[in-house]
Amino acid sequence: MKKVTIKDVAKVAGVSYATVSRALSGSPEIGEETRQRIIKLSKEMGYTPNSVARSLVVQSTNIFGLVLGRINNPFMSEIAFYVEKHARVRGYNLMLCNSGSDLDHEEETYRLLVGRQVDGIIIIPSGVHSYERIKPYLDTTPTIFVSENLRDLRQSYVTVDNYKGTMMGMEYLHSLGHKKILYFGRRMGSITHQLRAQGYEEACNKFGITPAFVDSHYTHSSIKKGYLIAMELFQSQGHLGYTAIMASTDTMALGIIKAADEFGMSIPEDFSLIGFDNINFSGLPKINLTTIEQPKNAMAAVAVDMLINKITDPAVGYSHRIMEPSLIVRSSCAPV
Amino acid sequence: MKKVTIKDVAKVAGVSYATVSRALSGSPEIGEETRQRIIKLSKEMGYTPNSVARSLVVQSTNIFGLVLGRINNPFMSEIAFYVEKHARVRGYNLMLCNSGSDLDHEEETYRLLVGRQVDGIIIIPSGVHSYERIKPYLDTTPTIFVSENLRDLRQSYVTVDNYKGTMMGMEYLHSLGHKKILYFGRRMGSITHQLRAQGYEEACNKFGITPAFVDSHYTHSSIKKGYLIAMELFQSQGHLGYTAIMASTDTMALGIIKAADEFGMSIPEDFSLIGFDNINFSGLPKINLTTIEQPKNAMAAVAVDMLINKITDPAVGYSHRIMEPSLIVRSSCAPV
DNA sequence: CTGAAAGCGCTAACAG
DNA sequence: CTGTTAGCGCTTTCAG
Repeated sequence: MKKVTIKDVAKVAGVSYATVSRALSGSPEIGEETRQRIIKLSKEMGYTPNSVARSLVVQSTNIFGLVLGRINNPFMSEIAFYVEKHARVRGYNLMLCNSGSDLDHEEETYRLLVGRQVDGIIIIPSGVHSYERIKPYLDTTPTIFVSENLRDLRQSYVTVDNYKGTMMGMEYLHSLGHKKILYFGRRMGSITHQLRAQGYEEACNKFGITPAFVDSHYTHSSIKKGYLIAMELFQSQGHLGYTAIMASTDTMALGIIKAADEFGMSIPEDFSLIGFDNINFSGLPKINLTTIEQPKNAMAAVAVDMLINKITDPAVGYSHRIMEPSLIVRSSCAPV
Repeated sequence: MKKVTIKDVAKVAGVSYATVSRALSGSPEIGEETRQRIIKLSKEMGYTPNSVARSLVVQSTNIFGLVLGRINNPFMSEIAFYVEKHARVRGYNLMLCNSGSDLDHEEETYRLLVGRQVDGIIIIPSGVHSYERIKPYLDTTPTIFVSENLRDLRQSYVTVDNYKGTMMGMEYLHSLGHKKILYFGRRMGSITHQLRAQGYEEACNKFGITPAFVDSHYTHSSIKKGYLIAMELFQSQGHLGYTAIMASTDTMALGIIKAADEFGMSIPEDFSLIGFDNINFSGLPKINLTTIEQPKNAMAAVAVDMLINKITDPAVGYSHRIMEPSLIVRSSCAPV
């Protein structure tokens, strides 16, 4: 597994290895003929630049760290896909780390990434407390938070208007005549999730609806968690005292659908359901989940942009970008 | 963004920086008191080891490259999740690259990774031709192929027994009395897919069924592609002349479900459907896709194992590991 | 047990 | 236009 280095090609080219470096890096201070000769030669010799050596001297790796809960969560994997896409065209590669939505794990992972000298980090934090844990390293590596709303924290983040999102959902439900609406899967450890709950609550006030919550004590969403919580809910009541459910995420909603199915309840006949995120699978037939869309591609683009700005100009300050959600009407909601 | 180096802590500790290195790396040849003092100090000073510098001297990065089609494809994101998990406990981080199932892109990506000096690469190749493209770099970086069956190629790979998989599906369909079964989404550029088609064909011979194929000219599977092809199929015929469809992947099957839905056909009433992969969403209620499971976690574990073996002992040779598929019976199939 | 020094592969002044 | 040289931050002989 011996690799050919710049010195090797310098030797056979009969030039100093600085010359080879110049030829390959496209430096202007070199003769065209020598350049061509060296480029050709290095190709023949199978030379591949060693970017770790390069990184050491230029003090930049052109790598972004991406830390998120779990890459197999559809929301996260879509964000990851777009982040990779945008990062790549800007010349950056991605180091992927799953935090498992666990604070210790997340912190360790983060530290690892700064040790690896990544030029910047994009993180979908597991919750509010992520910030406190990561704080010590924050001035060592430019970081952009995605999805979690950090309120007025002096850190750059991009998120969707979660409050408005659930508000939109509620308006839609209200327009359909619903008066008994349950918020499903409220999570305390995340401001994003609190905002979703608040949007719901505010809408309740506005429409004279009594707010009702089913909380999730898990640190992340998944079909399974949603299913578990929904089963408990359905079992405890015997019947559902609501005409509609607003779920905190699409995956949770998928879990609800599964539980409802087992209980022989149909959607939207027995109750209307609305999700949040608009993951790919929500658009499946039979599922057809009405939901609030987060502009994932745009969010990823913004995050990459912000990060690169921060890297090129560390004095750029911070910015908060709250993107516009939109209602995707499918067929999981019906008039009462 | 100034980072504290080993020299900085050496200076304030009043020792040579070699000593600091020893203290931190857990070398035995150092006094316990000095070690503790230095560890404490380096913590206080907020020292983080620079792993790119370390990599340069130890000639190893502890990074694996992971190249796959698209991380937002559920099959791939699950593999990625497990690969990350297993790699991490072994001390490796992951560099994630989407190839977009495009050969040029894939090759470029691959070269990039070897330039980054990753210790090894795990690749879900976009097809048979991936090998030829990657070949030149193969003896430079240990590589494991995942999912694609490379037959008797002298390269390590782990895949599922695709032939047996579709065979199992066919046996099941046959036991249900089906005699007119269509294979949907055959792809020529991939041996894995050819094997699936062969398993189907062989089963047809065995059961006296006339094989029929609908080919996919796309380089990858997705709900959308499946939907497009299915729409074309349904439209052209007016009616489906088969009692069952065997889809090449679950995402393709999902596309079929969508198209069927639009055409007012129900599954399994109008035709039975069986997928391949067993992605998460196939288990959703309403979807309930009967499918062939690939043991994704185990495959990832094996891939990581193989790779580490190859890294620690380059003379280890190569190995082919063909995992056992299993039939997951849900409710998309019914007796004729 | 600890320090000095070489060097990993490359870039970037600085000379010429 | 090209060569020489000094590091980037760290590990690892080799002395002491």
